[in-house]
Amino acid sequence: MGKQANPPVCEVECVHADKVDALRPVVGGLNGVGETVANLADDTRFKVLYALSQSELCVCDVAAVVGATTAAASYHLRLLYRTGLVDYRRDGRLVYYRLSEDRMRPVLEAIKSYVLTAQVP
Amino acid sequence: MGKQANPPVCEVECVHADKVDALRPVVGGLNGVGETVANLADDTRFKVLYALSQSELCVCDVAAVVGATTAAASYHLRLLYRTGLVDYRRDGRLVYYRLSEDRMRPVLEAIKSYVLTAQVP
DNA sequence: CAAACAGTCAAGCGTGTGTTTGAACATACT
DNA sequence: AGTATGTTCAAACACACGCTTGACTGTTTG
Repeated sequence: MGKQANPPVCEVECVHADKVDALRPVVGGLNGVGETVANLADDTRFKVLYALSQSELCVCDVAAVVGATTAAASYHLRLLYRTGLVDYRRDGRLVYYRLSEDRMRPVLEAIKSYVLTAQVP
Repeated sequence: MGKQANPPVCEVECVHADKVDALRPVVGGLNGVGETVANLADDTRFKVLYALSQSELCVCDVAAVVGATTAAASYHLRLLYRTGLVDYRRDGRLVYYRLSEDRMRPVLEAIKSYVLTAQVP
């Protein structure tokens, strides 16, 4: 029960305790944010999701829009479906996917705006 | 000059040519979005960046806020610096980091809002 | 000068990920 | 029934990532 040899982090809170104390609860509420953002952290998958935010599309269309094979498109669509971001319906041979979480739209738009804003020196 | 055996994707455009043609240029403008979003696609790194969007902090503070070792915090800070999202200044023994791209703020806020909005059934 | 401290660097590890390929499944057409 | 088409699945590969560990820089203090 003595003192530990090497506390892994800076003693409890480090240099500016006030700032740290103020930020810790806010930042602590962000648990899981990485997993959420990871759903968008791939060129193909972001494009797929953005396309679906504009229009309902079948797998074949998605593949054509983002420039991927249907297998690759299907892979990403399944991933997005499992995380609840898209939903689908079957119509004959075709499977139509659509964005299922409207809450995601502002995020997609914010990221799109950021990317399209060229940082010309 | 004959027909190719296996066109990798659905013939040119697939089922709904109108939708595909409308979306392709828009989606095409999103090249590189995955790389951009990947900078935020990790719990620790997003928290670091968000914390810095609220306040200038030294590495030690960052580590304390996000609950990581200083080595891990330093690793993420260096990554963010290399992509131009943060900048730093040295003051004695301490190194202070800050958000360098204000354009990123709306993105951070949109993602934070998304994560904090619980989807209670 | 030497010890203490904030931060960084480099190597190594465990792990996860996007794509391809080829086969399987489901539905529609003849 | 049999073939064609749209979609999905599973295995395999190549690659990248986040963290730890321990040594190293640079700055301050005794």
